[in-house]
Amino acid sequence: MKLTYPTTLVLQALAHRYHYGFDIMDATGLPSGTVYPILRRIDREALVSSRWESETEAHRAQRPLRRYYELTAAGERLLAESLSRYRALHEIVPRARRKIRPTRRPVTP
Amino acid sequence: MKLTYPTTLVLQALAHRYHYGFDIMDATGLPSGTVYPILRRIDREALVSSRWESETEAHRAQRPLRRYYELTAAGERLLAESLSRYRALHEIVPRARRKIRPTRRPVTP
DNA sequence: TCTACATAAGCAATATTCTACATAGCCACC
DNA sequence: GGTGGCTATGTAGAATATTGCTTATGTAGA
Repeated sequence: MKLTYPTTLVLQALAHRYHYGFDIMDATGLPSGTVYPILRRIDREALVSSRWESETEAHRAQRPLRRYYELTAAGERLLAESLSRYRALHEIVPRARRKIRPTRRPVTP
Repeated sequence: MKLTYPTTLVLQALAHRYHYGFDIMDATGLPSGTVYPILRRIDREALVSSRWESETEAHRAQRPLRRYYELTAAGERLLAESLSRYRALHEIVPRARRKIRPTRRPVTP
C-alpha cells in the first residue's frame, strides 16, 4: 500500500505532535480541503485513531469543538516506509552527457 | 501556480537529462499511466517543448520512435520553486510537549 | 446592529494521479 | 508464421487531491 505525498505530510505532522485539523494545516501549509479528506481516509483505514474533545473543554477555551487524531502502530510503520520513498526527488542522478568535452586539466600545484 | 509531487519529480528527471517517457519512468519509478498524462499536460502548459525523433534514427537503433522533451525556461523556474516546497516533509518541527503546570495566578501588583 | 476576523470542520466540483490494460515496432527463436 | 521478450507510447475508469465555498461559534470594532 502506497501513500501519496500530501498523505505522508499529514502523517508526518501527526508524528510531530500536531493532533487536530487546523494545527496540521498550519504545520504542513496544506489547505483545509486537502487535510480533512485525508484525515477521513486515514481514519477509515486505521492509520490513525480519532476522538472529539469534550464540549466542556471547548467551551472553556471559547472555540468550536476540535477532533483529535493520533497515529496507530500501522500508521507509524507506513509513514516510515513512505518517508524513504519520497527522498526520490533529491536522489535522481544526472544522466551522463553523451559526448565528453575535452576538459582542460587544471595545473595542480 | 503549484506543481504536485509526481509532476515535480518528472520535471526533476528532465532537468537531469532524462528526455523521453520510458527513461523518465526508469529514473522516477513512476508508472506509464502517470508519466504520459503528466508529459501531455506540462507540454500543453509550455513547461517543456517536445519533438518526435526521426524515423531514420529509430530505425538505425532498431526500436520504436521516441518522443523527446526538454525543459523550457518557465519549466526550470517552476521546478526550482517546487523543489523548495517539497522539503517540508523533513522540516516539520516537533511541537513542544504540553507541560501541565498548576495554573497559579501571578501576583499582580 | 453590521462587518470583519479568528478558530474549527467539512462539502461540492473539478483536476490530477493510479491501476490495469492496450497497441505497436523490432528482434530472436523454434 | 507464431510466440515471447524487449522497447516505447498511450487510454479508461477508479481513487485522490485541490480549489473554493459553507457552517458554526465567539470576539472586537464602527
